[in-house]
Amino acid sequence: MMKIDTKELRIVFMGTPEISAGLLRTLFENKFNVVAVVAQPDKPVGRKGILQKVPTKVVAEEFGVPVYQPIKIRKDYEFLKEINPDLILTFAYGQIVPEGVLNIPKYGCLNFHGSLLPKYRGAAPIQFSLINNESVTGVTLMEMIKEMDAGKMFASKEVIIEENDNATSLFKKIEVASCELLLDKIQDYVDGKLPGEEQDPSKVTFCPMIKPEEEKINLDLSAKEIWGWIRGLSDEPGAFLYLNGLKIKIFKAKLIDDNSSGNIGEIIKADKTGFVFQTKCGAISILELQKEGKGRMDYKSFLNGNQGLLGKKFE
RNA sequence: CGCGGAGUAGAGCAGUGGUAGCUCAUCAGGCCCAUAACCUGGAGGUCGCAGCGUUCAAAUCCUGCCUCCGCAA
Repeated sequence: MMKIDTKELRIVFMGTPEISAGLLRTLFENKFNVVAVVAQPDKPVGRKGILQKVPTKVVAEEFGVPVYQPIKIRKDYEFLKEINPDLILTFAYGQIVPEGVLNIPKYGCLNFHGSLLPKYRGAAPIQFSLINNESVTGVTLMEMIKEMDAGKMFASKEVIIEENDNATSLFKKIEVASCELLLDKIQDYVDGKLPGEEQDPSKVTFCPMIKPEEEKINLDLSAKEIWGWIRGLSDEPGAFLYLNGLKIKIFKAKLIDDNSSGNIGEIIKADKTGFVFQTKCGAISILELQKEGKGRMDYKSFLNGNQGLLGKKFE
């Protein structure tokens, strides 16, 4: 079998958000022959609803590669046949890729998934690894098949989750890991050196998309579980509680993992040594937060401008 | 014209017509075995920008603009 250099292959990249744009940039900078980029349509962003280019589009334009943004790839993928790619790479594209696309490229379709499969199949693996207080996660290079995130695994790379990681920092780590995984393994894949491993069905877990109502912290959970949610939703979109009827987003917190219990949600400390509220089991020390209409600030600043909170309750 | 909140000292806030204040941080000094404690003193603001708007008098009222934030999409 003749050896093929991956850099000669016609590659189509499918992906949308920031993390995906990082991988795309790595492809360009390492002289891969990316012939087209497929991304979600541009969406109105922010209060003013200004249409903003998706991150992968920005990178693609920087390198002069055409961008396709079908509203429904399920029905609209004829253009891919004309492009005639040898290989399709996807990372957080945002739509289910139809079978018709999977059969187009000679070397198949590979997906980067932000977890160590078979754990955390689905939409928000990075957030959920934090929400569930995992200590290790990673990125998996896998074959795309009809069923979502269910294909053979060719390679993966571990990422250690540290105590002070949140979604933003973990996304960054996964992005770096996925770039390394790409450079380390893609040639082996093309050479047929990676046999691929089927996912063990008994170990499969799923993570759904995070719904807006889940951004409200559930006070029935333990301090540790709440801490997971705070980290998993920080910095965007932010987990929140209500205090005096106002929404308070909590961006950064510390876990006080003792067995204390008391009135759930009650503020048990509010001075310069800490801003702590009680949960069902254990307590949470808030470090950075934001009140409706105000900017994000550290707890000392917040308490400075909001006094007499001791004994009040989060809801 | 989607709805709403906010811009005052480095930070967080109060002040709705009459001398710009409070808390924290900071600086100097003091006390103490010691301190994230306490006491004394100091520095630091053309009150988001503009209208040379209204007024004897504007942070405060009026008009326009800019920026930030919550919601909705």
